[in-house]
Amino acid sequence: MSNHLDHEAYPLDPASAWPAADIAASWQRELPGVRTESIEIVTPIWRIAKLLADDRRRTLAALGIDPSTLDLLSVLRRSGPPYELSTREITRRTLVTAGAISQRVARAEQAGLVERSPSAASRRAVSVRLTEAGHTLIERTVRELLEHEADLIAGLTASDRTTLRDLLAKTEQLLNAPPPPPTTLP
Amino acid sequence: MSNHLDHEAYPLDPASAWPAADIAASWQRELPGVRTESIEIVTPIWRIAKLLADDRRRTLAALGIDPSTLDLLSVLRRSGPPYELSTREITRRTLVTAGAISQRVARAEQAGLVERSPSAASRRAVSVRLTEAGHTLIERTVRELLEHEADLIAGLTASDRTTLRDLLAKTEQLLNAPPPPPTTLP
DNA sequence: CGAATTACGTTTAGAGCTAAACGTAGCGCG
DNA sequence: CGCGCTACGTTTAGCTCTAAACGTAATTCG
Repeated sequence: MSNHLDHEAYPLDPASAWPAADIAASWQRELPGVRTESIEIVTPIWRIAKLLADDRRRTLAALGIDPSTLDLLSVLRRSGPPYELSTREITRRTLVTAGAISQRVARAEQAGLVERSPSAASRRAVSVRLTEAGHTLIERTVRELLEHEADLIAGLTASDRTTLRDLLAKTEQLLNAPPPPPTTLP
Repeated sequence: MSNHLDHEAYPLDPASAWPAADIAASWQRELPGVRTESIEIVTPIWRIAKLLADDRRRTLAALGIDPSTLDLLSVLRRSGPPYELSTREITRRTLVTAGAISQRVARAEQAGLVERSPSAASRRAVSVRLTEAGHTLIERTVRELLEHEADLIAGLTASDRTTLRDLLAKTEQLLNAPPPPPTTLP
């Protein structure tokens, strides 16, 4: 049934088999005295981000759209009528560079999901607007995606979710703040 | 000093200016009744992951090493003497594919930081070992990196950190578990 | 033993991103 | 006015990743 001898002593599972706590312990062993407290925050954040990204990619593949296109259409859709924003506006509301947005818009335009036109406000700005096809697609997928992701985290209790939400918000704010001077004050 | 008219009504800051709560509210407005509770978990996780990744890239650039190389050398270093693992072992302890590890090892070997040799145990396996240069480099950088990242999250209270650590561990476990059947039970 | 299966590592093609260079447009100020 | 600065969007080169194909080695089983 399976090739036992090719397996070693630890489980086959991916990184989950090495809890962040073990990594911190390893560094304590190898570099005694080093401050390892960040590991148990940073490592799970990255792992969870990857798990969520992978899951979303799979889910969206089944729905016929890729994550970067969804990201673009979503920003436009949830901005409300007339479902139109400038490239720069989109960049600001997204986690990628202006160049990446330019490419995303070009792809989505190719696929007939958005239209580009010179902005009314300023001649250097470009307005990106959802087409009918784009509107239909995002409508069909976002609802399903949100339901799916709500199920994903349904294993957390309501109180866990609230606490986690607040701590994540606090952490995000902290990291966005100007670099805190840890030892600059006398 | 600054070109006021080029600025619009909202702050210049990146995504942080659109709290996840606002995004959830937008979807509630646009798609009434949809379950948006995942947004305030998923969105900050991705933002924080990106903030941490960007910060790490900057920090490591100053130390003369890139994140993917650090990742490789770290796994080897914290495995303890003789600082040697098979490619497959490294893949298991990392978040990337075997192909990516193969490329990382090739790059690090080029730079003289690791050595590849046929494994003693099995002729198809390949053993990757830290060189002196690799050992020196990782020793010099990890300590500094961990101190820096500990400072980064120092704005959280000890109790916040503990709570966050536990909730992240729980969430990671949850997402790694086999897909929970939300509505399969009658 | 011999065939099929499984594991390991590498290679390749292709995707998507970033950083930087670029061209153009609008504005401020001497 | 006209110079310089800043903003906007696009393009390009280069990087690193993934997914898939591949070649080889070890193992299982008829």
